[in-house]
Amino acid sequence: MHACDTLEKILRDFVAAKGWTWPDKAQVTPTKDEKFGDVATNLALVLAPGVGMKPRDLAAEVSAAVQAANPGIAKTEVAGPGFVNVFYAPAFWQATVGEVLEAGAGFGRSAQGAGRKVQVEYVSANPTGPLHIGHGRGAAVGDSLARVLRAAGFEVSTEYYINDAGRQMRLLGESVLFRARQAAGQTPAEPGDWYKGDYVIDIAKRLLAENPDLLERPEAEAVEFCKVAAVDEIMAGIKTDLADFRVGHEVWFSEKSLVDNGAVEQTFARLKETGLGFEADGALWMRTTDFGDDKDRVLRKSSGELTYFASDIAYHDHKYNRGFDLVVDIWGADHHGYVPRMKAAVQALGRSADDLAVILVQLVNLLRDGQPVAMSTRAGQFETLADVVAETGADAARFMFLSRKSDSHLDFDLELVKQQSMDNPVYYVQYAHARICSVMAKAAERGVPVTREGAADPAVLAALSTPEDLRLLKLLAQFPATVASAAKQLAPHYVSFYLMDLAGSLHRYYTVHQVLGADAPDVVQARLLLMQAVAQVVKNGLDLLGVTAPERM
RNA sequence: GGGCAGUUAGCUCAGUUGGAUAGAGCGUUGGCCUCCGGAGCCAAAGGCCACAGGUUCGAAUCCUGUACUGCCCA
Repeated sequence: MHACDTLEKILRDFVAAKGWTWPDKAQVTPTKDEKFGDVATNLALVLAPGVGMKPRDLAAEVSAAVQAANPGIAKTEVAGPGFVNVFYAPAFWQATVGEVLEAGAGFGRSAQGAGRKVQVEYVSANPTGPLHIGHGRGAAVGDSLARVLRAAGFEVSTEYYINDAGRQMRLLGESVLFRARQAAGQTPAEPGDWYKGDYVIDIAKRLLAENPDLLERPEAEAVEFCKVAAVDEIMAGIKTDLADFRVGHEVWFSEKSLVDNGAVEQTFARLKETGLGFEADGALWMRTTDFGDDKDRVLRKSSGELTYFASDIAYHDHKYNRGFDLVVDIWGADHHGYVPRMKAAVQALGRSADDLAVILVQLVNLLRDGQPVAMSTRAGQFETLADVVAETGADAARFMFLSRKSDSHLDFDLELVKQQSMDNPVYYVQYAHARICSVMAKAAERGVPVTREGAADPAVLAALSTPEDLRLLKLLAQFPATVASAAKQLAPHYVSFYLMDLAGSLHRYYTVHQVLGADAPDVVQARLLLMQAVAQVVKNGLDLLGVTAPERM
């Protein structure tokens, strides 16, 4: 938060003036408890041993220096083993209102990313069937993370990798052809391993109707035709479903294009040059063990078939060649075993392992009234993302997905997500926004002007002095730091928790204080400014989650 | 059999990379509508942070074991 930055600068100046170096373990953090002030630092605790002083003595010196350095600081104290607690004066917090209203939709943005180029790849579901609820979670996390990273000053590109080459695609083609034959009244043998969902029947029937000669074509040609047509249709459906879920991708990248244009072979050649690719047992391998993987991996089988890993390496090579400083992949947690070898591959490509961040999204446990709903694409029994969004609404579903750390299991109970209660916090947050809008509307009705006049005037804002005022002001001031740490930790759920907190403080404020009914006109004016600032930050936060901020509910 | 994640209040989950007395919501119990939207607010009860050691000024957090749970790999 602003308050932390302010204090840290003072402390760094102090340390530098003493000719000491700033300890890595030194922290400047918001306090958990108000009685410890607004911001606290452990500087004296971690610095004392190095400079030969007792922690509390050093803390006293730090405390005095801080007090002297900034007039916005009301009080400092030494506490516990050597913490320094800092209390800011109300005017420091009140100024936040002006900052929020000045920045508007830009409040919360920072330059933390310094324009580093980041790619976020998410969903990337095989085009073998409609998206299910688990894909929805990855979609929400990826889309929101991209928004958060942009707000934190990264240059972000979003991408969907279409696995349109390989065995799964052939199976899809065979599945469609099988259904087409059934539809024509034949009794074909079931393919060994195939897609049984009803959507395959729909595609098959349509193809058959449009291409009456389909079943007379040679097997291989018919399968290929079915495959291509099915992929096109399924991808179109996936795009529609994502759009309805307010999830966007800037780039749709085809695996097949990598194979077709020789990129995979080029990457193989590079690996052979560096000695990391080698032939053995008629197959092409990569020595991933050089980078900590537990065994070497096959790129091309002796049959000539490429492994998933092969095209994934070429794909990541391609990503880095496009100039990304950081690549973020969002995967289902069932692919976690893939992380070490992908990290190894990235290093083999000459990059640091840290240039790839993999976010594992745990699978979603879909429930209805506490009862599990089975999900399996192959078995054809599952709840699609489209069905879930249609039932719960995109706002509620997104917020639910973003209210959990991505790598923890998530129970998604359709009845709870539909329900408008505290089990479903999205309404609680949205209601805070709607409530403020309602007050604004009421003000207009009563002829009270709602303006931003005085937002930068300390004398006007001085009326915001109750504990509830300060609570809201401090939370508003904390928003930019929340966004920044969400970006740093690649954890959009920080924003959700922040919003719950902010909404709670607003509701409490609303219950305790009257805005329009305040005693004096200057208090009304100050509170209207505060309310506008809160509404702005709620909206900014919801935008980062891809959730709407309604004016009426 | 190896590997990865997880284990925090009755339930669902946070805990900002080691900080002070471990936090929310739901549920339970008891309160608050002459008032800008009660889809709200307040209060209470509820904990051996799975277990046992270790590291240090200080551990839910780090290290080592153990026990369950889920997933991946042979």
